[in-house]
Amino acid sequence: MRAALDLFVEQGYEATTVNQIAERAGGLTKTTFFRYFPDKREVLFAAGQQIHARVLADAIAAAPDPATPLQIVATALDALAATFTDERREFSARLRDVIAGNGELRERAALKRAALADATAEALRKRGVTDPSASLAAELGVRAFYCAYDRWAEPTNHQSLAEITRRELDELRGAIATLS
Amino acid sequence: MRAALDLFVEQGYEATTVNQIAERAGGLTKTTFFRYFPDKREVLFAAGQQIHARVLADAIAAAPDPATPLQIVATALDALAATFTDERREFSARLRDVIAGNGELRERAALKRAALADATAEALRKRGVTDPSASLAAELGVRAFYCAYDRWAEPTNHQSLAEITRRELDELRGAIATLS
DNA sequence: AAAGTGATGTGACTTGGTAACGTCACCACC
DNA sequence: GGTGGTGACGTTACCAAGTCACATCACTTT
Repeated sequence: MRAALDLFVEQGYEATTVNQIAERAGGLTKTTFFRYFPDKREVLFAAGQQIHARVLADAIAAAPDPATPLQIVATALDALAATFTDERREFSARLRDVIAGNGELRERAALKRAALADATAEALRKRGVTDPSASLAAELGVRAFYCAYDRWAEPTNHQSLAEITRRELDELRGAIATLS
Repeated sequence: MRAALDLFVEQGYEATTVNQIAERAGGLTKTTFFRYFPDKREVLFAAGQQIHARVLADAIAAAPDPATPLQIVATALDALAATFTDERREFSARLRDVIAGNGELRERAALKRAALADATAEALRKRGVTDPSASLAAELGVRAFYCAYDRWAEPTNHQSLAEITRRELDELRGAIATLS
């Protein structure tokens, strides 16, 4: 994944061939690449996304018992944000820029985001939150996290991802009241 | 698009080649197909999605003036749902099944859904709704519409899409109160 | 020593997708 | 009634993503 990201930054995503990625990742070949990643886009997502879903699901399962859906989601987001240490900031920024610069990658990102929201909603349902509320709370949480992630990756920003996420979720909570 | 959908139903999406689609659509060739659609997936989406965004945006711009964001979204969804006449039901069901049966197509659908929500939020912003609320109201509306669309496509269902959408949006509105 | 196992390479193949160039019909205008 | 433009389409060739069958090589197990 590091080899791929480096090449994408240097030459762009489309201009980089799978053979080049495999070659830079220790003199390997296309075939080996596809043994580890189902397609070219996935090399940028495989590292994180299933793990993120597990972190959220575990935290939701372990959240204290008498809590509103948004409180559960807030503690889960805390756990997820804590896995993004400050050393990963610059890496995350490059990843975000590469994804933003290519349609195929944005498409994959949209799918991953939806999958993360689905997994979160499922974890909430397992805790007894009924379905319109579960999906909604999950969607709000994932939205807050992605907004926070974008701002965290900005080099001018020097707060922790957990802080930004909490603030973002609070802002969404406030916006809910203005809707109807 | 009709030729493509028929073939996808008959043989599956992956087993159908672009040349076959072009051939069935009046003895054409691959080249001509790609003059009309940027890629193979898009043949199932190009017909609707930009039009839906325009319908929503126009309806939002024309909504009565003193209204809450969710009221504006509700009238826009009415306008959108009205474009789905009952004759399109069976067609929509087949389309939905084909999309649900293939990963690439689900991915594209996720992108289209996000794009529709973005366009809706943008239209709300043009009406002066500020940003966390605009994105949120748009997301809620699009979610309600997609849920309604799925239920409307079921052959056992005999209500209009507009009715189902209104009910779905009301349900979401109610779920909001249970979140925090 | 034989047999199995896992990671990798090789070569051939299909198909999505792009580009350059050619053809044909139609339409307008002198 | 030529002349030239325009738009839709085909042909050919090409590249890269992705798949598959088969081979290799190291390392381990028995």
